[in-house]
Amino acid sequence: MTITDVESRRNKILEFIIQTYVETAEPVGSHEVCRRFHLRVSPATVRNVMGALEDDELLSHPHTSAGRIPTARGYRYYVDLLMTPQTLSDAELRAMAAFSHRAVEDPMTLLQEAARVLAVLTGQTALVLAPRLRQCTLRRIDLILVAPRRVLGLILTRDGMLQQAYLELDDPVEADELARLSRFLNEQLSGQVLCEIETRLQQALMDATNAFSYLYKQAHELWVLGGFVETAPILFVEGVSHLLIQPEFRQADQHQLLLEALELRQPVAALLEDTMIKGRRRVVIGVEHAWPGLIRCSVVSAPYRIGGRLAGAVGVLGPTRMDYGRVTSIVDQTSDEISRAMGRFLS
Amino acid sequence: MTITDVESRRNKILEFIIQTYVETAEPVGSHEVCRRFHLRVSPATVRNVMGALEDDELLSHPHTSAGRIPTARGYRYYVDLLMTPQTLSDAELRAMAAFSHRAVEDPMTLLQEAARVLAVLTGQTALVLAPRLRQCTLRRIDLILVAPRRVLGLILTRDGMLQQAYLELDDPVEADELARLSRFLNEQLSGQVLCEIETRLQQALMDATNAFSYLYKQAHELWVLGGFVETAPILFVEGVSHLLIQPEFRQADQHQLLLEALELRQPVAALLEDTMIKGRRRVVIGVEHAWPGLIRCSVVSAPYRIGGRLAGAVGVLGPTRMDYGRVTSIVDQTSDEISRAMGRFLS
DNA sequence: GTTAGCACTCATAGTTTTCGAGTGCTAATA
DNA sequence: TATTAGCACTCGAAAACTATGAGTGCTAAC
Repeated sequence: MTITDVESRRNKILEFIIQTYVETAEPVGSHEVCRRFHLRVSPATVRNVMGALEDDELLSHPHTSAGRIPTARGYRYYVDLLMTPQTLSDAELRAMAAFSHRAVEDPMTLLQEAARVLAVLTGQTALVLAPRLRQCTLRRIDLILVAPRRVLGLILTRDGMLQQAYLELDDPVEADELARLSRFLNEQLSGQVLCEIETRLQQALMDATNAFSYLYKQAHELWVLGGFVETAPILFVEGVSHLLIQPEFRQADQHQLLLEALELRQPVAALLEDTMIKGRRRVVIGVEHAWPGLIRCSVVSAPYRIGGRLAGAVGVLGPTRMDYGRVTSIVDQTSDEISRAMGRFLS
Repeated sequence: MTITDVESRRNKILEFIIQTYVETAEPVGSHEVCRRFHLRVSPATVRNVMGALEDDELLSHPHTSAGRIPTARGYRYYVDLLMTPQTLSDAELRAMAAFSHRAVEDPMTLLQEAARVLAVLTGQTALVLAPRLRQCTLRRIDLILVAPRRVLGLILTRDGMLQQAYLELDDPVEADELARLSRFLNEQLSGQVLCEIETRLQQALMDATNAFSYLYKQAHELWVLGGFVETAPILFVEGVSHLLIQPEFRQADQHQLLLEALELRQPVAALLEDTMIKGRRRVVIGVEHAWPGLIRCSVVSAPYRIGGRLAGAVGVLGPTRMDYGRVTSIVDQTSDEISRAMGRFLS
């Protein structure tokens, strides 16, 4: 038997153990491999292979008299080298396409709906990170006089994000002065990326001739007051109940840290933002997580685009014992679907 | 000993049992009542009283050799007749006042922040129902031409709620035609309650002279297309992790139904909306809930007002074994704080 | 290189035992 | 009549113990 044959059998056995464990959540023994997997070898041979896989830290032993379970390293190997994304059924594809038709009204509802569908289809917890406002391009800004010294600022971005902020002014302002300022802001700022606007205004203020410097000063003050750039990330989380009934989360003490990570939002949002920046689908497995509450979990995440720009990310959070092949396909598909659907709000 | 004395001792003992059980989550025995509660009677006497309370179904027996625990009826009696709302410490009051100062930018962030503070202060799950859009009064409507046949409709209400909808038109529309329509809509509709607008437009369309009927027709079509009235309730939920570490939710199978109720949102939103309509704080205990997933829980909820109008509600969800005195005070206080803070966005 | 055979391990489930907190009842007491 | 001490009784929880058997690693034979 050649080296490649041995290698190939080793991989097949690893793959089968992972698939069986994903299905049953029970350690997999050598007998079971032989019984359900029609490889023409005996349990003893399988045991030898398993021993080798354990030496390579791809499998582990809960205790002497139990079968094997995959290690994080084992899942990593499987995801990177063995797994084939599962082809999705027509019904599933249709379910995914449907959310974008249902929720036509606005981008946020669409993203939330996407998260719902993703949670149902995977049976896991779905995550969707909305586009960060600060990276969006300004389309239009409205200033509405609410009271003599109170202004409502409305920001609309090219990709349809909407943000409001109430501004408390030191001095009263006239309606037409505000209208002038509003026109000025729109002329100067529309088409610019939100997080660059402050420095641009500051720069412009310094460069400006006297005639304009007052307007720039006002504009800069208003902009800073609005704090449009410091908004917290918006993260939709759906299907947490699915996660907690998994056998690995039976003990309630496991829940605490995990739910905290989801409630704080920051840990998960940071993960998805990383995926967005990397610009490609990725799988983070167990101990690879930066946040301690997530070490028993894996996250499959992929970025989505709006008009070609990397805008946000979508993900699935589940136990490390997860059907990566299936989840990967669904996440990819959802990401495409969101990219397509969000284009509708673009202008 | 007069009847009132007996009655009063009975109430005191019930009150003490409930308070102790809330604290320890363990059935309370007659000895413990005597030891920690300096009533000058013997355990035997307390046992007699406990027997009577059990006959009245205010207490129950998990098994023969255990102490007593309150029934839902017992909690109800306690909440209605015995409980005194707890006075809050200065630090707590300050924490509550703080959220409204921190989150000045917009109403939604404020409500979410309120939920966070409420979750931390009570150590339970906090709920905040945002004002239902359909009951808000229109302040301003903007129509923005995004593409020849696509319009972005922006709705701003008197109490600062913002809603967007992308409208797909059958025929292309000119920018100035849209501007005219927008002016018309603002003139006709601002100051009206959103859910009444459709019928008003329909009525106006029928009454209108020919000169106006075209505008009304367009307005009506646009309004229906936007679907501003059919938006789902917005519910902020914070602190779910607190709930699941309670001893009564140790078994993971209890979680499932409960989390589902929170994820569906509708069951909880309906509860809070009821509270809003009733217009006063109320406590719903265990089996009194309409939704089966909530029968092991209680909800203390209170409405809040914006400019005097009942607008939404705030609540705390916890196990029936909950410190009602404390939670009640905090919910009342939060409701006041929200009422005050939301006024800031009013115009 | 593969496999049958076998002794060994050890978590799980089931059983039994013990323990003690708490009760309800009865009879004595104030 | 209300209260209380005394006491037998109950029954869940925890501990101790005992199979059971799935699964292993090793060795020797094929």
